[in-house]
Amino acid sequence: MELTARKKQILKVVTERYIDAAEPVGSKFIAQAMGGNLSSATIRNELADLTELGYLEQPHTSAGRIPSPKGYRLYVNELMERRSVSDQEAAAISQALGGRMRELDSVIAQAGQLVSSIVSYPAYAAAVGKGGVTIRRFDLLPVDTGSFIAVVMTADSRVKSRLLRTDLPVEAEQLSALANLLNTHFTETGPEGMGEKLMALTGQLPPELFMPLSLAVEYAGEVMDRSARNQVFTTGQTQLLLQPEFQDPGRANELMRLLTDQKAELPVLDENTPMQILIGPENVNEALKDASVVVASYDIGENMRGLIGVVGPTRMDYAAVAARLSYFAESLTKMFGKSNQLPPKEENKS
Amino acid sequence: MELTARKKQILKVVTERYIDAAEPVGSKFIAQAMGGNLSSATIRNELADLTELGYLEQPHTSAGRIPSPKGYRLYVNELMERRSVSDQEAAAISQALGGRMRELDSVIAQAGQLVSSIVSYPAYAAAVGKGGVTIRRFDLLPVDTGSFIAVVMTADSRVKSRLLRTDLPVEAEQLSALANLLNTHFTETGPEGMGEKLMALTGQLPPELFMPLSLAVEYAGEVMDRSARNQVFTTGQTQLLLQPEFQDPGRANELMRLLTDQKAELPVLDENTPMQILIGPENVNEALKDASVVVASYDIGENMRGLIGVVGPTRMDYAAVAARLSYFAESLTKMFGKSNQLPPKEENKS
DNA sequence: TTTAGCACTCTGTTCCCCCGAGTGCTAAAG
DNA sequence: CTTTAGCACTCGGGGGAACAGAGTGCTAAA
Repeated sequence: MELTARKKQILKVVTERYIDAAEPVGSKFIAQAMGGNLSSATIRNELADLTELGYLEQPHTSAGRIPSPKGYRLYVNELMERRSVSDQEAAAISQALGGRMRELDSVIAQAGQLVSSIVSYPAYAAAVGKGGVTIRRFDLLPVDTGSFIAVVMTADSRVKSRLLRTDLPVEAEQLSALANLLNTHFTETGPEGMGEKLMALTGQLPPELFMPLSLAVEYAGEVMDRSARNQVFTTGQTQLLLQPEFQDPGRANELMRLLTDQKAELPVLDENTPMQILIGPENVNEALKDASVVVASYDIGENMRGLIGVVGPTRMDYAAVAARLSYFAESLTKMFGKSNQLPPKEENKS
Repeated sequence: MELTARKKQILKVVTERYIDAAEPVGSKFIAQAMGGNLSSATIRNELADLTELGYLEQPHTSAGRIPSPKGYRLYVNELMERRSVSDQEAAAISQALGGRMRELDSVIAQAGQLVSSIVSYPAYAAAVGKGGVTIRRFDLLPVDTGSFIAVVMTADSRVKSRLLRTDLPVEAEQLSALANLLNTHFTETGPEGMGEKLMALTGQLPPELFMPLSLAVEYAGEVMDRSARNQVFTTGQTQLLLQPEFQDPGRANELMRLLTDQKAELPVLDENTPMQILIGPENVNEALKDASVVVASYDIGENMRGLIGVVGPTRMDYAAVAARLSYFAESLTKMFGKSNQLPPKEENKS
């Protein structure tokens, strides 16, 4: 059986109507929507074919049709009109991005919030490094005799710091010596390398120096670890509860759990793919089996990518979401490309 | 009409049974629970009185009784047996707190998570300063000619840092001079004071120094601002959806919104109150009018308090939650009291 | 003051019926 | 071969009616 142009046209009507009204679509409506040149009986024949081909489903014998995941897939791949964002939307997005956003983590989190508010579905955002992160530079600042501040800068130019406490007093000069040591031996290497180096130094240093050193190294490890398993921010979870398909608390709960407790399980985009749409069972994660995800990526500097995704019912408005999301991702890429360019890698100065 | 001991006893039975079973309690059950010495008819008379007095409510004419907010209040104030945590629970809490928790913000967030998992309700956590926060110390670390790292330490010993970029190149010596300037003129003052100082310096400094200075000051202002309007962490929101009273998506949604988007609206504890229970309409916030909140505070160093609260249905198990929460708060106070003591205030060294 | 007895009220459930929407099929028309 | 009109059929949802069960309130007696 062939998938004629007319069948596709019908599939398109069904899908869009269903996205809009959230209830099964009948032959009569379709006939009308297609110009009234065909009778509903003809449509019914076509519908039967489309159902047999697996593009449509029937909730029960005598209801209208709704798209199956396969149907949505075809819709998304071929039928959907690639919409572009309206001028107002574009303006709104640009304006929102125009605000001062400096800190990388907060840029990411805010991007998620923005997207969620724009598309009215929950959104998630993360940054993924293209490789493991290393520390580019250490600084140790004396506070008082029992404590000092460790400042580490990662290869991707995030800066993190923490107040560390030692049992034994340490002099300011000793700290700067330690910082030197750290910068010469503990940069540009992963956590394992650091561990080895630290081992090698055990016993070679007096204990009042070894302790702050190991504290600093431990902290560095934590920082690397935290940015390696990419932190995911989610927002707008409540939007889900407003969707008719998630009125059933059981179903809603599962997804809510994913969005709050198991953020790390949310789908990540393959490298080099600008945007991906995952429909229902195409999702690996069990909780997403009857939801859909649209996820896009943007570039942050040279070797990092930002990830931004939207979670909604399979019935979500793919055209609108995809358009907004990709516009958004492009804007972010542009933004990182110029004004907020990350500084080039450079030699360490102690 | 008097509130006899027997009436109170009945109120207690009703409340506890309702907390447990989530359905109206009938006279027969009560008669039995009270030893079987009284007939259900007698109980019914008492119930009628209690209802008239406003301690009980009837969902409909021929259902059992449930406690009114007033009834809960009496229960909490007088009837509830102050439970203490079991040894296992105490051990579990201690163990969880024993883990490495260093960074103040993450201690707070983790405390929230822990409480939520212990009581099976959503929880929130925050730290409130007893006054405005000031900056205790600045450090400026050179990165390359176009950028430097600003590290600020607040009076309450939180350390924050950020990479800042300048248009004009700045030398390392200039940076340390600037740091000196900052440490002498911009510490121990609020954002307004800083603004004035900065104004006063406008024009007195060459532009290549003024820009980094104002960037650092701006950043400091941001840090102060962020810790002033106390950040609230919430966790366990999904637990709500499991409660029978929040099966109605409308009601659930309102609360979810509060817990995710309007965290700042969550009730704060009066100073010097160790713990407070807010029942239903006692809450100011509209969304909490038929929910209850138990909130406790603990000490963090000299002039900060931590806040930790639990949100649940009015039917929540006050005895259990209160016991665990207060044990938890005490443990935290102890923890901050000894091992993790904040360093004393001290002179700035540049 | 307590209790037994009883009529009453209200909810939730089940069953039934019917309506309407929509289908699938057949047979005729184009 | 395609389209269409016609028609019987299916199924879910809505609207009672009937009913069981839980629980009450009241009365009158112990």
